[in-house]
Amino acid sequence: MILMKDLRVIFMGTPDFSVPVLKKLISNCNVVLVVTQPDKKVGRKQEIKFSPVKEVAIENNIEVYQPERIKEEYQKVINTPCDIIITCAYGQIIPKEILDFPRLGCVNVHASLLPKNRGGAPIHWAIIRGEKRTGITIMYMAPGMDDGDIIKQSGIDILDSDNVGTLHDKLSDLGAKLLIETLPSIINGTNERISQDESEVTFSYAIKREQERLDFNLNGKDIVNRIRGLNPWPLANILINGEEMKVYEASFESKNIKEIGKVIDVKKDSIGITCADGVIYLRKIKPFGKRTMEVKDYLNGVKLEDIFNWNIN
RNA sequence: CGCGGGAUGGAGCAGCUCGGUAGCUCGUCGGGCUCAUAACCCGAAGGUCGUUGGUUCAAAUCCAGCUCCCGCAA
Repeated sequence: MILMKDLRVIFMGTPDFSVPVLKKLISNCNVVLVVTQPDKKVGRKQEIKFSPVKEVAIENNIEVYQPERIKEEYQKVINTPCDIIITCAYGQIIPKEILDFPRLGCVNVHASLLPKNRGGAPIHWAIIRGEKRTGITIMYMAPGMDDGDIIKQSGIDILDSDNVGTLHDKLSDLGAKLLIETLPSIINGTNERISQDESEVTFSYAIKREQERLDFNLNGKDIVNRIRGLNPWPLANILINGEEMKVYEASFESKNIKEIGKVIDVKKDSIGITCADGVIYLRKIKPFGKRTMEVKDYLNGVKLEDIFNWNIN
């Protein structure tokens, strides 16, 4: 058995969520290689942007590998001696050749209590679906989508005040902490290994563009959850007179309503739109071509009658 | 050169087409009313109109360049 600090780790991850996990690994183990998604051209100027994980790797002088398709370009990985591969939100399906490579296996940090919310957007969907609890799963990787055996789990409550941003940060830190706590048992082989209950499986695939448009035919509670579950990224939106408006925050009041998807109430700091079982009050928005602003501020610059004449979606 | 929106007191906007005293809704400060107020009334402060240059008697407004912010597409 080897000490944790001597453990040779290949880390595979990409976004901000993976960063705390990588940082913990760097300070506790010997990270020999970081695999992350290729640099992307981003924005209006086609600027090259490194993944957050790559930034951290560079700061720590760790070699970075960025294959376009890991499914075919896995040779580099299996030619790098290591004891274990840790993955966390890497962004590509990892081929069997890699899964079979490390002595201690491939271990994934997933942002849900599996078998719930398998897939790429578990935090978003946990909130959108109004789930009350979620967490982190440390698991062995298998060829399927997040269907490997569970090593360790840790749950947290989803608060009404949570959105994707706050929950993301909590889970990201929890994931890093739980992984480091679990690692010793994986090294010495005393960890648990529990197969997933297939009857309990739910999926949380990446958010599609059309799923960002708010549907006022839904119940108010679901609409508010949808807004929370898309904030701060990629953000819910509605179409106002043909122009897209992002919605950051809204609240709901149960009421009897006649017609759905109409502005029926404008208060000092909110705009009320009817939905299936009441009124959704928009509180923080980003009008087309403008900055993000409180509805209170938005109302200072528009005519009331124009709001009531909104043609929505 | 991918497409488009924007920059005007602390905030959100109008004014620009047809150059000629800087406007609206708020906020702030002071005063008043009120049992009280986030409500109402009166008053005040606060802007070289993103930047550089050009046209003009005169530019927020017209012309050219530049900077920054934002959405889409990637």
